[in-house]
Amino acid sequence: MPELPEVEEVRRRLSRAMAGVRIERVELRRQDLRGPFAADFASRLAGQTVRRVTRRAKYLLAALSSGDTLVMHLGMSGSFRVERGDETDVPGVFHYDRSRSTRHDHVLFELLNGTRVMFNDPRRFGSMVLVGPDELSTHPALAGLGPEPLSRGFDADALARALRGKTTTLKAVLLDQQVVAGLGNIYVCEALHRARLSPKRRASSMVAPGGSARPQLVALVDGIRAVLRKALKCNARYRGDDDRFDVYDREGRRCPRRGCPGAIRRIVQGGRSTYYCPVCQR
DNA sequence: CCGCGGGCCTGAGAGC
DNA sequence: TGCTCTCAGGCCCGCG
Repeated sequence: MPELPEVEEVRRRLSRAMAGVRIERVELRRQDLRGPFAADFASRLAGQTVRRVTRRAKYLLAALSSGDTLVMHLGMSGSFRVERGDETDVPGVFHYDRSRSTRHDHVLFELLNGTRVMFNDPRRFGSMVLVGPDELSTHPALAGLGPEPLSRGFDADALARALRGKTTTLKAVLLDQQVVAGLGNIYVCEALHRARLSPKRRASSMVAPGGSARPQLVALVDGIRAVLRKALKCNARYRGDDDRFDVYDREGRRCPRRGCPGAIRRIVQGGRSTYYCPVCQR
């Protein structure tokens, strides 16, 4: 499920559960997610206090008292479950809700305050790696990531520099995490619809011959920001509500833009579904 | 260097 | 009911 807004929501929950708390022990119930765990993964985490939980692109970063950072990715189907154990008659001993499916529970964090945090990931596209202080900035997963779309560093000029000379489509460049970090298939579709730009359009066509941003690039930046902000708000309020998208997974429905007579179409680009309105997106 | 297709996994849903 | 097929919100690799 996770693109930037959903990962950010997970970050908040994780932070509430883990920030300032010591990890008592870590249990690997499987030895592999996207790759195998390092042999000392669990032992290096035990006894560390989580300083803070931040996000970069779709990665979650837990900074630890040791100076290490736990870098986590949810892949397509990863999620965390936070269980606060109810204290039993015996002080310090807790029991937990066992009613949920635990089939794909892979990593368990037991915190000193009795809270358990479980990483569950059916498809196992997720990943977890412990990174030392010196390697963090050069770590392949994080090095080369583009600007955060909601930060100052992301504007029409920055985007113009990234798109200049690119022969691919707008859809493809916006999915490229080096161009802008955190968008996925859904929010790229949504942002392009909002900016009234065709996903099939050539990326370089957004840049004027001199290299400056065309006005539509400003609209694209605004569109990206708007759909992300809206999603961040929705996640916090409803969460799990369907119907929150204008075009994604709405093939055949009417274009929601006021006065637009178009219908949403689905095409395949780079092996993935794109949804857009061929009438108002050019 | 770049863009594309395939692979990694499992589960849900559609259609027969 | 049960089989088969397609598709899924991410990322990495190898090929041309």
